[in-house]
Amino acid sequence: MRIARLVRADSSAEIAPHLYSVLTQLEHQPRTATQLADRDRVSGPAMTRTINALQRLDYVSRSADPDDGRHVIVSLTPEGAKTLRRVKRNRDAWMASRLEKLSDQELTVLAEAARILHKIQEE
Amino acid sequence: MRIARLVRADSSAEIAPHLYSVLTQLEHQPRTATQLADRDRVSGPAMTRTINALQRLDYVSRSADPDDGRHVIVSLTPEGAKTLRRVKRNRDAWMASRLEKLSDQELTVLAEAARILHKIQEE
DNA sequence: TATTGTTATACTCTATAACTATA
DNA sequence: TATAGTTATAGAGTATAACAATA
Repeated sequence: MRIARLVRADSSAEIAPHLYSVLTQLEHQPRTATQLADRDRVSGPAMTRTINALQRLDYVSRSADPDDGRHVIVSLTPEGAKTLRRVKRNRDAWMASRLEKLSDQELTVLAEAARILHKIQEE
Repeated sequence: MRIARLVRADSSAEIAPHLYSVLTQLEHQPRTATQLADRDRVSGPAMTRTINALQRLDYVSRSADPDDGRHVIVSLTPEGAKTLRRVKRNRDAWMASRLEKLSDQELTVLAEAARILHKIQEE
């Protein structure tokens, strides 16, 4: 948890956590406002505000769903995708600069631990 | 980071993160308002509000510093100490219920990983 | 009628600036 | 003068309730 806090503090300088969270949700496909709200465990109005903020930054765009007029489809813009890649790169760089000081054996332990934690998390 | 998020979401039901953070700072000794603000990287006024909230809950108390009249010394009350122990126990319980399903070898890997991450964090 | 999304309203957190008291 | 803490004010996040549009 301490490591998570350090990485978050480091990358929060660029974009607020709740904005970043939505960008990562949109990385591979567009989603509706309700899908985004549910996955972030946030209310509908809160997600409306967050989407507004991201739209003002030109990181996401809204479009209509041809199959269901009630839906608002939120997609990443090229600018949003670029920002997402940059923030991810910063997080990776933080970790990479520390990992390069470790031995191969220590790296193996961390990789194995990540696998175990992944298993724990899925239960 | 996913694990940290899960544990935090779980225990945030009981007490807000910024309140919990101050309680943990006071676990072993009292601190001044500025010390608390600096360690949480938060402004003075924000910390004043947080201390007010904790005081209303009877989790901390303010007292004067005999050596320096400008200081306000913040200490954990018995009620605050009790709450801190309970929240910690909940966090531990969340993790313990998952760890007990792991093999001895997997537990050893996690312990070793914790040691490595601790080393990374101190740099 | 139920669902999706937005607007209205209120609460809580945050910060900076201004103030009081003490060193 | 500088430091510790509080109060004043404003900005940004959250939630619930009420509403419009669509299914």
